Amino acid sequence: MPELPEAETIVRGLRRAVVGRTIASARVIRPDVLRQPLATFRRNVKGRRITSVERRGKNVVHVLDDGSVVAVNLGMTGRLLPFPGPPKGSRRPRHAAVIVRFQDGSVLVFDDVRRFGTVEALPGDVWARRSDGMGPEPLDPSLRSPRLHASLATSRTPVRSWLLDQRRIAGVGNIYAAEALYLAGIHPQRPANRVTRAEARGLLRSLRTVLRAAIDHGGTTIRDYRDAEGGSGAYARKLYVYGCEGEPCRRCGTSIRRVVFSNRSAFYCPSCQS
DNA sequence: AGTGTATCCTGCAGGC
DNA sequence: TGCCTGCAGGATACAC
Repeated sequence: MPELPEAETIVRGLRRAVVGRTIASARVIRPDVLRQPLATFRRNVKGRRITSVERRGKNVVHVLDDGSVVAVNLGMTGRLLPFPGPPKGSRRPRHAAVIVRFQDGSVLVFDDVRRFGTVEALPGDVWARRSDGMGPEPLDPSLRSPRLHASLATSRTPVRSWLLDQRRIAGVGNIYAAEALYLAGIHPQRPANRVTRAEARGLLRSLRTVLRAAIDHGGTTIRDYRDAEGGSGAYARKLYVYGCEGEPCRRCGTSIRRVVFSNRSAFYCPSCQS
């Protein structure tokens, strides 16, 4: 999916398009993306005005005028595409799952080829509890490395798996986990509790460097990701290890390796990362 | 309790 | 051309 930088890019693009608009109706073409009954979703959104769009981890959160939210998790292939009017012909998204029509005639489409994404309309307090169950935001300055180190110390799971667990830290996915671990010199299969205090500091710094740079470039497009304007992210060219199996490490020239665990590929430099 | 695996779904690239 | 396999940015139910 869209990881944190892609979700952030989407949120920034969406704000211009949807904040201040009032929802006239919602058409649900693929009810399986809803994590709640269809009737509940429609009742919760109808007639509500969007007051802001925020990001929490990889989630895009539309805040409505009654304090409730529409939370969208983009899964692997989800997109949020605004249109000035009903999209016609070749502009029509091919895998529209939910179509929201606003009172001014503009439209927001949640499009998702694989339908791993989810959409739900929730009372504010329910969302707040959900958010409380997620780990800290890596870019939040109030997160300091001693806290990260203490949290890593509670688990023997491979540090790449640890980073992907949204309950431990929010917004990190497979690409940026690979990139940050490379910059920090930590092997993706190292048990989390064997990351030293100094390495935890480096890892947090690396995460922030990578995530900020990716946001600056509008995210990473491998194949599916598109921003709210339908554009692709330019960060793909900057990747050090993700998807780079067999290519020379930029630091030492050693061939980048791929290893599969937890059903996901991990990419690393065998000499720079231990 | 904590961890790894299988699964949801579709599309695409590469091998033969 | 076409069929087959493997792979994909995520999250979670389940078995150990």
